Amino acid sequence: MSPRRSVADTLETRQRILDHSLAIASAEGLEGLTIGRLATELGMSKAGLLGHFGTKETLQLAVVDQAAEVFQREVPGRVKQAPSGLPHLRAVCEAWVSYLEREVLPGGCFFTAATTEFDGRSGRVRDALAGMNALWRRDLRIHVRRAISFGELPADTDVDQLIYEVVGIMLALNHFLQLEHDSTAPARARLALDRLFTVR
Amino acid sequence: MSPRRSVADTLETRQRILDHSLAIASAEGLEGLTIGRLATELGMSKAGLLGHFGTKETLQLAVVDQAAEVFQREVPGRVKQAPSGLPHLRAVCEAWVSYLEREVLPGGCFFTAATTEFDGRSGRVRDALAGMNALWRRDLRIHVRRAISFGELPADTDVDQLIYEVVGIMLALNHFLQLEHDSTAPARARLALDRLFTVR
DNA sequence: CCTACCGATCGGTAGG
DNA sequence: CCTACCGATCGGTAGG
Repeated sequence: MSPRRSVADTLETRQRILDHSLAIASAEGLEGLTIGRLATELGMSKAGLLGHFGTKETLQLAVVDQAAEVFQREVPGRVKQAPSGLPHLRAVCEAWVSYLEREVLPGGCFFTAATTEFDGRSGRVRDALAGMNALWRRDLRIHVRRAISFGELPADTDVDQLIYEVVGIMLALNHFLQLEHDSTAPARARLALDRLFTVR
Repeated sequence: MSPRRSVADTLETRQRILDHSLAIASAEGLEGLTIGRLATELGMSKAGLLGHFGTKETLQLAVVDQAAEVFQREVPGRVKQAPSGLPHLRAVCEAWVSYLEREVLPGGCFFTAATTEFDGRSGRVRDALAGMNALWRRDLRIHVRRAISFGELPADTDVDQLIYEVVGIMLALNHFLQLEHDSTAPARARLALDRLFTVR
């Protein structure tokens, strides 16, 4: 009956909704996430569920944030101890490959799926997704620039070109894992990254 | 009143439906393609429209075929005259980049969008999409093998690795064009392909 | 190809 | 958090 318990319960319910939403959205898309289905699978009413978010769009935005938190924890969060420069860049990419290889989320990378789903639309969800993508590219760019300034990558390295190619390798990894269930894909991703970081 | 005219009209109507379906599906996904919306935009009834296909799944399968025809015409169909081996491989990839650059379909590559949308599901649509992807990779593989046998690529070239990287470059091109409207992306794709086909 | 209709489900609200 | 409900839309069918 204490207010503290109620608040904790509310937050816990909200988290339960978000966790399940993220699982559904990763596998079937952010639009395939319907209030009715979500409520049934969580054993609650649509009204009770919507009370936490107001509208479906607000729920979708919260799911985007939740996905970002998971990615942050599983990829950059795992390599904080890696030495600055090229080792850190390599470690981040390896954590990214491992994240996709371990299939942390059903249906692979939530952001790949959601970005492809929303890139032709407009609105707050699309903008939030574009923002997250920009944020991680910015992170990558920082590591690349440090590697250059440490002399670990050539001084004339085209930073954005390198990032373009890293993104391609990750998109291909997701593609071959999800569509082809190709278990050799992680090794191909690692080989391609290695070529990118050493041959240059 | 002649039966010939009726058959021609029927086929023309069917083609009109498919063309518009492909445009919608490219921009908003194969599931976002709804019978009601399609009928309204084409100025016909849902029943009249469904009469051509029977079910939505059959329509979706026909749209996949239509997309394959467009791709076939716009990419491999444009480079039939290119000399066998590495020149042909390069020409196919250039036609592919150009196809995405010219935005032949609204919303970019239909197959990238549809594949990402359906890769977590099961059924005939998913299977058809996987089949098309496999078919084009097979085509690419043939050109790579020829280039190797002609001595235009190193004898120890890892064919599937090369194709993995080409797919990544194309997926990244679609990503940067659609999400970021990044007009430098085609040049990045060409540079990456060039490195792939010469440095090795 | 049409009108007229079906049950199911959508996102969301009123009121408690 | 619930029940009970709203109008709109979904894929699809009957009958012509």
